[in-house]
Amino acid sequence: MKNLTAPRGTYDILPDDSRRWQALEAVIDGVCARYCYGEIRTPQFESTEVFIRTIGEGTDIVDKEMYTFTDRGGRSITLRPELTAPVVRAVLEHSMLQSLPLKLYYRGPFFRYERPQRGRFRQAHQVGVECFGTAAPEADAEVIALALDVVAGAGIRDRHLDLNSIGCPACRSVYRKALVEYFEKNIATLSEQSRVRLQTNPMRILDSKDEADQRLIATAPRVLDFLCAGCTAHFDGVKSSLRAMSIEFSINPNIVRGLDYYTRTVFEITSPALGAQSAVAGGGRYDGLVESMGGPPTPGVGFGMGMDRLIIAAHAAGSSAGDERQLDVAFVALDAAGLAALVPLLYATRTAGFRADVDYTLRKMDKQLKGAAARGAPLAVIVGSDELSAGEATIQDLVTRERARVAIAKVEDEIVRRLRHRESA
RNA sequence: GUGAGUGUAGCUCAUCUGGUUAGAGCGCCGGUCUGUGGCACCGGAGGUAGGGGGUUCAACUCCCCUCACUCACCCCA
Repeated sequence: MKNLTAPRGTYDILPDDSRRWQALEAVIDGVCARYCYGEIRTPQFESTEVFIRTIGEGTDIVDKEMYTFTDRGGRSITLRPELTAPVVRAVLEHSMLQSLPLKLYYRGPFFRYERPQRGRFRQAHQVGVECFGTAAPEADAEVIALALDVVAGAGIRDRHLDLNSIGCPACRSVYRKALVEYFEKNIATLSEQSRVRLQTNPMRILDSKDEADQRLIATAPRVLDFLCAGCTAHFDGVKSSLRAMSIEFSINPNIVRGLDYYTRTVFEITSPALGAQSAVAGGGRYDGLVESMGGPPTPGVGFGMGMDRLIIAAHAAGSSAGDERQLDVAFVALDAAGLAALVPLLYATRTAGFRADVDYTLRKMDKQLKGAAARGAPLAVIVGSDELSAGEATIQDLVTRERARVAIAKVEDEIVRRLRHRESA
């Protein structure tokens, strides 16, 4: 029998790494709490319909990247390939649009059948926020500020914010027509791939990496020149809000979101630490989404951020998040009787809120002390036959190496006293 | 999905153009030190060389298939 391995594009997060994840999760929860976004958790699979209706047929996600299967009841089920659509589904299902604005955040895994590479997995993790019920440009800016706070909190300093507006359906259709006209006139120099895009989704030609395409794009019509008065005012509002918070950004008329439901503001946060998959977060406004899912016309802004990419970029930046000491007190037993005597002390220390452990293998004391020091424990409590016969334990300060004998009954108090003293120091 | 590269111990890597029992450092375990740590020295465990097939007297080394990872494209978080 072959060895079993994690499926392609998935990976295990082992304790050393999960500490980093826990630290990141704490940052996310903290930032979202400060911006007053409430957490929503939705199932990891949904009716396939949820994604087809919102993400749109003709997008890569729907056409070839979804994990879809028929369950035993004959229903078509899909492992969620992104989280915005499920959140909207839940919002409508529970009539959450009664009091607006509605500010939600989520984090968790999503699934796409893609060819894996650095920063791209078949099961990945995303954190995102959605703010429903306001078209105010200040809300767009709030969402962007929140995203940047999470990125900063993760320990990533080297990042860029690219901003654009792709207008509303009205002005975008005028623009799209001009763009198609322009590319058709130059179709001879267009790359093969972009000719296909011209048919399916012409705006995506704008982020083509082909050199010839790039030259063509440089002189192509720009969305920003086609925005209607309302969209222009909104975009100005977003920019001035960002400036009011001293948030630096660059206008990039070529960023286009992949999903159908975006309107007006679109943005991207990138980190050079990620190679080709440089986008850490992407988002924007989607004023037509809720309606497209059968809800009342409701504006919304939000973003999705790749937690896996955040972890990679933070690691590359040398962030030490999650590397804190893992042990407060190491209990050291030298024989079976000592081990038995330590049980109540171990339990009491843990109950008092400290991290405490004992080495059940009863290795030689020097090995146990070495292990304790390696785990960062400042204190050790040692019980062997000497101590036991005297009804005492040895408490050793692993930093100063100072030792003291204490009556077993007083060990707990002594430990707590010393650790509290360290904490306040 | 397309193109290219890589795959030897838990980790990082050696093994020259195919040639005896595949090595090192780190880590792990033990000992020097029947009970005091981050050092030093000594010893040990751990490999069907990703997996399968083929060529050959002989394969870690060459060929094919397969799996996985990496890089780029595509796409996106």
